[in-house]
Amino acid sequence: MEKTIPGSTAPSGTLDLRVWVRLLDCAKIIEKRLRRNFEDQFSTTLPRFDILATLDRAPDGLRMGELSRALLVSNGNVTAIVRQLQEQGLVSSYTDPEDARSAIVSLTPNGRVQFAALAEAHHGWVREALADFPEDSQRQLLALLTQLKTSIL
Amino acid sequence: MEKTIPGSTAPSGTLDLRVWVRLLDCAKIIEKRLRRNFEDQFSTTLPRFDILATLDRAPDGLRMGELSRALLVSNGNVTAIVRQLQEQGLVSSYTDPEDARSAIVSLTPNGRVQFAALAEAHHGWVREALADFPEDSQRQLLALLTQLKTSIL
DNA sequence: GAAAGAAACTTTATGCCTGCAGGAATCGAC
DNA sequence: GTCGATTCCTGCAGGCATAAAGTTTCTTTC
Repeated sequence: MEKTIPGSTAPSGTLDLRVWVRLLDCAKIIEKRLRRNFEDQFSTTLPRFDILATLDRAPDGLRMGELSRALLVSNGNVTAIVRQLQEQGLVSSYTDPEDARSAIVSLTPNGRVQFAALAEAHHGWVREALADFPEDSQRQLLALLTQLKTSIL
Repeated sequence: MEKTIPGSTAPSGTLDLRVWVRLLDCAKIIEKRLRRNFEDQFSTTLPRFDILATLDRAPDGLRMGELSRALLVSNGNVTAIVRQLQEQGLVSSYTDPEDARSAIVSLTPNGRVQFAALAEAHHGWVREALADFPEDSQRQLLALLTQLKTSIL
């Protein structure tokens, strides 16, 4: 399986494997940094922020299923995190009047205020992480990642 | 603030945030697929595979600390996973003769055999995931990700 | 309108991951 | 030597993730 072409400069591995490993490495490095910042500076976590961010874009609230699909996580997972945010008074939920199976979750006014601070800090950390990565490269990378995302559907 | 809901076409957001969100999305999608394949077809997990893969590249074995640094995970985490692999007879460990604080972990012959099968399947899954993403784009993406990784170090 | 089926959500079991506390071994400065 | 600091690893609590099973609530079919 590992044919290494004698004259090639290939460091190791096939192209697709190397792409995947690098992709995962970059994501992990940045994610780890963000997680630590959230913990150190706000005593919260990235998953909680993700939920707040998703709700912030939905003025009328979202059902649990919409949340879990948007965040690419399982249903049961959202249940637990939303409950914590509820206990902190950042989100509220009520039964969907049109379908009693669903609960509709939305940010509380206080949650919206708290989230604004988190979002600003978050953006700063991301900007900082990518500060040494040229804007032009960012544009190319974004285009390629967008292409990749649709190709892996 | 602005992340893009996976399903939506929302263009909003600053460049750096959009790069980060797409990067994370792609990584999560592929990672989730790999995890499920490992579970379904081999009853194992991606972290265990990662450790085996790292050890496979180190004929003389590695210390726990080297493993955790290579994998970007914490020390205590490696301890637990290595113990499981040990119970399955895939890896063995012995005290470093030159430094009794360290344990040196290496693949057993059986571990090497098992890993070969896992690696082949893993490569197949990655190839399949990237099948619709053109080779030329892969090359560009790899170059950009390599540049990104060094810029965020 | 009642039973069968599907859908939305929660619960449970299991596993990874981090940070931190703690024990054992090593290293360094006397 | 020996005391103190550092290094390497393990143990543990807490949080996030999944899959699978269980509840409640529609929806469909007759």
